[in-house]
Amino acid sequence: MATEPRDAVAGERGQRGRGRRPADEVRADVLRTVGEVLLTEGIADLTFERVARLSSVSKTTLYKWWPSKGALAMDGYFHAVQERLAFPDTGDIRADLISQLRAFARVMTETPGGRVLAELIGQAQTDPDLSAAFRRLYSSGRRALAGERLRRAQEAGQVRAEIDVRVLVDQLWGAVYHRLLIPDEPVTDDFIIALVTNLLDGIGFGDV
Amino acid sequence: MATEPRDAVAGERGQRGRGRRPADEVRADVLRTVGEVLLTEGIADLTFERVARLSSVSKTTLYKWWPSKGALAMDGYFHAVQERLAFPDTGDIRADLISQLRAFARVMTETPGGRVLAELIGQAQTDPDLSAAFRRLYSSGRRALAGERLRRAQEAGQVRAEIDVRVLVDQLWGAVYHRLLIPDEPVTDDFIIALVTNLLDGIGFGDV
Amino acid sequence: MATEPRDAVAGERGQRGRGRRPADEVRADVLRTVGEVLLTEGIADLTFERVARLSSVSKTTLYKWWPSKGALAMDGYFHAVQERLAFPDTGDIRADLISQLRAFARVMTETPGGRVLAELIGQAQTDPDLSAAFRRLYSSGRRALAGERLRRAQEAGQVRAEIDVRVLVDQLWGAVYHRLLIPDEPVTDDFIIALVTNLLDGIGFGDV
Amino acid sequence: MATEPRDAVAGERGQRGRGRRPADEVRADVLRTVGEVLLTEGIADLTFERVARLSSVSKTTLYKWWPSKGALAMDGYFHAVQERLAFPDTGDIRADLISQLRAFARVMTETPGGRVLAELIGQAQTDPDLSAAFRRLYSSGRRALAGERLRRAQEAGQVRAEIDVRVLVDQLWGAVYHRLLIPDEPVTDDFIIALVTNLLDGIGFGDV
DNA sequence: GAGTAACCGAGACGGTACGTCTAGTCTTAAT
DNA sequence: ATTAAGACTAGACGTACCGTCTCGGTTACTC
Repeated sequence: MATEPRDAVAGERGQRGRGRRPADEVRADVLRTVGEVLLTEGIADLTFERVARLSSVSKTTLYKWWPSKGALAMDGYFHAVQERLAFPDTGDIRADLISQLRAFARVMTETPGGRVLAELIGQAQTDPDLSAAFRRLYSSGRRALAGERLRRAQEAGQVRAEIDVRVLVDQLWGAVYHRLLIPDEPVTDDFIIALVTNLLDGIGFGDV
Repeated sequence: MATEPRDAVAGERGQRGRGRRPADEVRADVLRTVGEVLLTEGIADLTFERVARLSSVSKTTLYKWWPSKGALAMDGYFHAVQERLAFPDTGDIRADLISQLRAFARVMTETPGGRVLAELIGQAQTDPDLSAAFRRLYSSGRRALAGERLRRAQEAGQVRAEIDVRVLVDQLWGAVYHRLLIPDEPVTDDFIIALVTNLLDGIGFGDV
Repeated sequence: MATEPRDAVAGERGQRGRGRRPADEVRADVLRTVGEVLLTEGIADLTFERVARLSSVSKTTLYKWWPSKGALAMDGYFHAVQERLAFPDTGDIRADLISQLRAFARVMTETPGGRVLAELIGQAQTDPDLSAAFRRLYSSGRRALAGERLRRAQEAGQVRAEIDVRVLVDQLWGAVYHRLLIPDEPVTDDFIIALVTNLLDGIGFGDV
Repeated sequence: MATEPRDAVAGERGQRGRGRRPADEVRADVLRTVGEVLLTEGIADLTFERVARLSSVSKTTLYKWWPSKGALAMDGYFHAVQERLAFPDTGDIRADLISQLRAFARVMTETPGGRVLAELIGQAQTDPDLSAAFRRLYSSGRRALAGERLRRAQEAGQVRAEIDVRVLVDQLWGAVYHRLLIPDEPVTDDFIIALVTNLLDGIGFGDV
């Protein structure tokens, strides 16, 4: 039985007419295009106009679903990367931190996604909507994951009880972000190891 | 015979005609305007067009002296704030670090200049020229200052010799930047103190 | 049990749901809206989108019944004005012409309907459908009415037999339209009287 | 000596760069394009967007010089047609009127310019700026010319002294416009002749 | 009276044009 | 001669409307 005769006739991406298309199809086209533009050219070249042209979706539709360029970028980015930086728990907090920070650093410095993430953070400085979306969809979740692992280390007696583990997140991952966003110094493996060692062992003499 | 009625009427800040103006005068007008726009509206509203209009300087001149929006913003920003975050050296590295970080945090969170600095870092993510200028004119200098103070602490026996002090900059100031640029958590005084304490004393038990 | 809260609350002009509505009701709603828009804002602000919104009728339905904006405007206009410019026949062709032209001029210059009629003629210059509809529903009928009255005058010996009365329509009402559509000169009462006098008596000396 | 090396290299209408072009050159390009669009497609298809595309002139420039579509159309039309409908004066007013009306009718019905003029009048019904421009640049001048010829006829004793010659313009040319704008009846040569005859000789019996 | 087909509302969709803004280049007029 | 003024192209912005089409519901017929 001839189901969907029109699409069969239309050929690949042929004239679908002007009427309504299923929302899911449109959404998929858009996110694919956004992801491609972000990874190959960066957020500066991401415009509603270009996305509309490349994805054959009208500007009206884009503006209806994504209120700002930031929203579009966020959605397209996370649709494209789906990165799953697992948080290991072998029981050894020192090893686990180094392992996770290494993986994070590698993603940020060796994949196009890393640059895009930096650009998203950059745009968020002048786009409150993007800033909120970034925290909601990404950073707060990752911060929570790290916090949980550190709290388990606290319970296991590897980190002192009075320590506020939230601060550690800033002194480990935050330090990496610092070198990524203001690249005066490179992100090396020695740097990663030093981050963990400095914090766990302290940099003073213990009796200062 | 009234041959030049316009100039007669123009008077103060009137039509200066099209001829050459002293470079210093032009430069001062521009930087003042840039500073005002940055502090009152942010970097997103800073455009060559607006600066030309507000400062009565032609776009030609702007493009001649400042190759990009980032360059213009950097120049205008440092002309406006002239911030001099002195680096104290009382001999007590713990007290000095807390004192300096507190001052830094206060400037960043309580003055309009703080927001502009964050926006500059943001724009630098998609503007290599701005990124380079920022490091050259600001961050590398400040990083060096911090490094020197820490190295003196090392020589004074307050920080262990094998520590790479450059990493400490990222774990202290970098951690603050992290909370400023990705504001999941606030920059409080407890946070500042914890940063220093965690690093100097370590978060483990010393024998782990 | 409140099974149909919506309809109960909805009351007058409330959400009627999506089902079928009687065609007459829909048609009446549309024509009322079109008339209002035409008389208060003019044909330039008459759009399918607006009519659909204001009359709570879907665009689908509008396009089904009225193929073009012109058709919609024509229908709505004649539904709104229902003007009946009677054509008097007192036996005195001079008086009857002046009387009818006066009434026509008054309607055209002193009522909002006059402006709308001019705008309809204007739009018809670039809309063949509207042009045809206008002639079919309005102008040809009025032209015929005027022609009949003039023919009766001819039979009564008040207008010479060899005269083509259709031309007179253009020299009387057409002259008024001329001043309405290209308003270099105003439509005054003297103008109306002169129109009739010039034609009936001639402007020459009879022996030229 | 190689003058204009760039244009020579650029080839025909090649990349001129983005900078300023001489205003006259731009203006000529625009008016030529507008004239072509008007004469081949009509005023409905005349858009700023299309003119910008076809003439390689930016929309910014178009909007700067021509505040509305009507202004653009008027300017382009009169630049294209340059029609010079001379007003003959042989001393015989009857012959001169027929001659001029014939020429006018021929232009209006047999050239594309005629349709464009009708469309301009049509658009003017909803565009006050266009309406004013049309009267200023076209209709008032032509009305004045006709009025002068008729006044000379009056002085020559061919038209009675008490006649307001301005009304005659509406009863002659206005009648033609009527048949053009509301085409219930065609504009034939018999029609033209009847217009003049009816007015000069009157349609009554002289003693009515 | 239940089932069904016709129909309507709501509104998403691809296009096109709108009028404005900025970037960056280039010409011209004034000093 | 040099520079300021600003006209120019290119193209993105966000909005409105067009005419088409999908979908979910309701009404009014049919059996």
